[in-house]
Amino acid sequence: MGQKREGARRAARSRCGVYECSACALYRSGKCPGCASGNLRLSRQGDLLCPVYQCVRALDIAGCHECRKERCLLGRRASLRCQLRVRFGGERASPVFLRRIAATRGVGVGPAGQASGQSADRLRGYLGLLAEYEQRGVEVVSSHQLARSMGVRASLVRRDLAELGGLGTPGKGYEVAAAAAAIRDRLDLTRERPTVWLGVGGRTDWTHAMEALRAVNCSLVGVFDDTDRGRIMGNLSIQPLSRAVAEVRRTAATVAVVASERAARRELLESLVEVGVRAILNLTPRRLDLPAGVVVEQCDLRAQMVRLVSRLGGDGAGQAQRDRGKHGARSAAR
Amino acid sequence: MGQKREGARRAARSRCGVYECSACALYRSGKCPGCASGNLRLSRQGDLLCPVYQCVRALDIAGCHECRKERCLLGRRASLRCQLRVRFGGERASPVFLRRIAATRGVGVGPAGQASGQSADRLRGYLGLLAEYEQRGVEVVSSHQLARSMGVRASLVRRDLAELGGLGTPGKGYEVAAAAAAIRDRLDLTRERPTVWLGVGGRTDWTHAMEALRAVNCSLVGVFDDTDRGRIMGNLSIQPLSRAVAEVRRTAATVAVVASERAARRELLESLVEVGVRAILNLTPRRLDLPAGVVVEQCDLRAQMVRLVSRLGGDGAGQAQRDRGKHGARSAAR
DNA sequence: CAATGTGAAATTCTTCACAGCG
DNA sequence: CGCTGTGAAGAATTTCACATTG
Repeated sequence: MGQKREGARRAARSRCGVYECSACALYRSGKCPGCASGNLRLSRQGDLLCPVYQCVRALDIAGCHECRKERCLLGRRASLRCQLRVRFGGERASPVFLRRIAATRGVGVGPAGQASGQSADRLRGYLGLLAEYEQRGVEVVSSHQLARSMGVRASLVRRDLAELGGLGTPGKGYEVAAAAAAIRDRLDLTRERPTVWLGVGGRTDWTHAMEALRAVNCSLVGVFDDTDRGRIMGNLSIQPLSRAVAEVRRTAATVAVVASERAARRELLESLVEVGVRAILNLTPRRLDLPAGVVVEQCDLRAQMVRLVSRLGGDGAGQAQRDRGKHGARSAAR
Repeated sequence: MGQKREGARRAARSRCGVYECSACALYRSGKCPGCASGNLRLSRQGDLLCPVYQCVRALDIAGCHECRKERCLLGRRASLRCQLRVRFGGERASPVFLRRIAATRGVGVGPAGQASGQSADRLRGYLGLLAEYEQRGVEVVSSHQLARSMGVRASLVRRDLAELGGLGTPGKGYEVAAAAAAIRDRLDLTRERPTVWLGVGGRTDWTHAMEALRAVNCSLVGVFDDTDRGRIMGNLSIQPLSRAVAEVRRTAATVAVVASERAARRELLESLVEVGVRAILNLTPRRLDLPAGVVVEQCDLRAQMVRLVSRLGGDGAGQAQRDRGKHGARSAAR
C-alpha cells in the first residue's frame, strides 16, 4: 500500500464526484483509521470493503481523479457508502441501502423494489393464483378466494389490491385479467428486458425456458457456452462465453441467467455488470459475490430444499393439535 | 346427489371423530345450505370444497362411519374445517389453518413452521451466510457482519440469534459453526428424512442433487421414472412410477421431489400424500393442487424469473437517487 | 473496548368493522 | 345480498439505547 495509496486520502473531488474526505465526520474527528489499515481490518473480519478503495486498488491508481474509464460504475451504485464510516464511525446505513446490499447476496428477504416488503411477496402470490383462475376460465374472483389460497384474511387482500387502483366491483369482485395486468404493472413485469443465457449445460428443452422468460417480458438475445458452441438454439446460435460482454453491451441486456459453473466465474459476471446487467438468476449452487446494486436470485436445488424442509418445520402434528384444540374441527360434514 | 349424499347430513360421529352436525352453529341456525348445494355453490366460485364432502363423494359412501380405510387422512389434516361454515356462516379460520392451506399452494408467504414468519426467512439467510463464512475459514462473526449482508439492522440479528439460546460471546461475536448448528436445529433441518425422486428427465449429473439433499439430511431412498427405467443411479436402480406409492410406504418417505410432468399428475401425488409424503418440491411448471397439510415448494424457472424481475423492481436509478440525496455518498474514499 | 442481550419505544403490518355500491 | 374500500384499533415486528460481559 505504498505512498500512492495514501495519496488517495487527500484526493480532490473527481469527475465522478463521489468522495470528499473533508466532509467526513469520522475523518474530521481524527478517528478515521485511514483507507489502508481500515480496509485491512474490515477484510480480516470478512466484512465488505470500501468500494472506492477496492476500485482504486484494482486499477492501481491514486484515486478517482486518475481514473480514465468512460463511465464510473460507482456513481450509480447503491454501495457507494464509506464502509469505514459505517463500521468505525457509528454511522447508520439507510434502510434502502441495506436492502440493496442484501439483494446482491441473493439471501435477504423481500424485494428491493417499491411495493413495501411483505406486500410485494403477496402480489407475486396473487399473480400466480390469478394465472390459475385465468387458465380455468374464471373471470371474476373475490378477495375471499384469494385470501384463502394465500393464507391471509380477505381484508388484507382488499387492501393490497386497493393500492393498485380501483379494480374491484362491490358485490362482484375483481376481474381476473385486469387484476393480473395491474399486478404485473406494479411489479414492473411489463417492461421489455433483453436477457442473456450463460451456460447451456446439456439443456435440451428450451420451450419451458422461453415461455418462462416471455412470461416476464424478458426476450432472449444471446446464449453463450464454450462447449456447445455454434449449435443453433431457436433463432440464436450459441456463442462462446468470451463474446458475452460485447453482446450484452450491444443488445443492452439487463438480465442474465447463469446456468453453468463456468459461467458463474466472478470476473465474467463483474464485467457483465459493468456493461449493464442489473439482475442475475443463479441456477448454479455457487454463491455469487457481486457489487451492490445488482439483484441476485439464488435458485439451486440446495437452497430450495432448505426452504422446503424448513417450511415443513416442526412436527406439523403438534401444531395441528394446538389448532384443533383452540377452534374445534367437529362437524365438518352434514 | 341422491339420498345417499343427504344421508351424510345426519351422520353420527364416526371412527375418525371429526364431524358432528348438531354442534354446528350454522346448522342449528337453520342457515346451512347443506352439503350438496353448499358445495356446488363453492365449486362454482372456484372455492375449496369441504374435505369430508369430497372424500365421501370420492369413496361413494354416505359418511365417515361407512369408511373402512385403515387410517383417516382427514384426521390429521389441517384443512379439516367446514368450508360451508367458513363461507356462509361467517366463521373465521384460524391463522394457523390459513397458513397451512397457503403452504399447499406453494404460493403463500412465510413458513408453516414454528419460528414466526419473517424470522424463519431470515434464519435461512443467516444459514447461507454462515456456510459461506465457514467455507472461508472464518470462525467468528458479529451481528453487524450478518446484518450487513442480510439488509437488516444488527439488533435484529441479535434478537433472532438470541432466541436460539446463548450462542454469542459479548465482545467477540458468534461462533460460525455453533450458530449454523443451532439454526439448522431450529429450522428442523437435522431430522433424517427419507426422500423419493420422481422423474429423471434426462438429468445426468446427480452429484449436485445428492449434495443438496444431504445438506438438509434428506436421504434418497428411491428414484422413479418410466422412460429411464432400470438404469442404475448411484446405489439405486430407477423404478417405474407405478412402484412409487409402495416404495414410499415401505421406506416411510416424507419428502418427494417432482421433476417431470408425468410425475406431476394429481392422482399420483395424492396417493403419495395418502401414504405419508408431507413435503413436495415441484421442479415442474405445472401447478399442484393438493390436500392441505402438505408443504409444496414451487421452483420452476418462471416463478424464479418473476421473483427476480419483481425484485429488480421500479427503476433502481430513481430509488438510488433518493437514497443518495437523503444520506449523501460523498467522501467514500480518503 | 467491542461485542451481546434485552426492556421499552417506535414503526409497520394486519385485522376489524362498517359505510357504500352494484 | 354480497363484496369492495377504508378509518381506526390491534398485533407484530423492528429499532433504539443501554446495561452487561468477556
